[in-house]
Amino acid sequence: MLKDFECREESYAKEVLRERGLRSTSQRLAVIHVLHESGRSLSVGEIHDGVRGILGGTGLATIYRTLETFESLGVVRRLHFPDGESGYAFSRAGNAHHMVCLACRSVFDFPECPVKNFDLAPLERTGFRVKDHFVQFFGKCADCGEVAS
Amino acid sequence: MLKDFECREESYAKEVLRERGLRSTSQRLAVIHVLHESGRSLSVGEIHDGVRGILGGTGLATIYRTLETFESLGVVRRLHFPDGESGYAFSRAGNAHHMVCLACRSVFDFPECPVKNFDLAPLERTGFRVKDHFVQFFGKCADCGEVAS
DNA sequence: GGGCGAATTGAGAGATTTTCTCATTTAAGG
DNA sequence: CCTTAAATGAGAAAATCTCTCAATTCGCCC
Repeated sequence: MLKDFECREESYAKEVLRERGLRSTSQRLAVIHVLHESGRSLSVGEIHDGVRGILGGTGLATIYRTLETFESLGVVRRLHFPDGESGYAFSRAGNAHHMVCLACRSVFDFPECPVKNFDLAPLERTGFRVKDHFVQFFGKCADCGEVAS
Repeated sequence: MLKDFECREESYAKEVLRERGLRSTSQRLAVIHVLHESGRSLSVGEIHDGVRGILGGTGLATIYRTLETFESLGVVRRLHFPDGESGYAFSRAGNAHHMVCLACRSVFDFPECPVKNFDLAPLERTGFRVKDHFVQFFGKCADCGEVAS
């Protein structure tokens, strides 16, 4: 059904789903397809529209459920913008952090982690135990940077 | 009206408001009071309840407007949790980053920035220009850490 | 390839969250 | 005080997210 669109990212998603005993439905693969193809951070509405463009009448609830599932699997990540909006982006395991263009919302992964070499000891002196962190860079991508400041 | 509650944080907020030509209303100061007093990240509803506890019938729209204003001033910061929830916390200028306890949502500021010494050059080789970043640590605070894992 | 059982979906109602409007109130400077 | 523009309150409206349950579909087994 979605064979024409099958790409590495979808295979990867399938793989992850299978490992967890979850089904590879056409809706789930379409979400991955839409996200990866855009290369951007997309809103729930944009993802819904994209999926409907491929499959026809897909329920909005399915989009929410799918994003939740994939986020818990680390295949999709939710990003937050300074203006309060949020969006979802495809994300390979290991690329936990992202740069997002404030103009076009393109997303670039990167494997290096700024926190890795950061000394947490002073922060933990209060008794706080750091278990996880969230890092996101904002800026302008090459295309958007040329146009205007 | 709010004189009994006046504290350093409210003076600071007043100061910032005055600098920008904005008014120090009792609602705005009450929001700061509630946020700072709790020491936690609070939802919009919690802030609304807290403010009404002090002032009486305060409109919800005012809470939203106030949070937006203060966030743009850097006095309040919006935090995002792994479960998709979000909340607002008081934040002095300069303390751009925060540790939040996943159990009680206490917030601890810290001035050191993990990104400061991070080499962005490899990331910018693509032409992307980093303009800002968002960093948030998750974990367990001293109190919550003792209770359970 | 067909059948079975459980996971997943669709549709729309319902709940929740956020925004908007405009008459009224209030802060702050003169 | 008085004036004036900024800010608020109330509630309607819009947007966003969740829920329910019958119908569908995937993955497995034969």
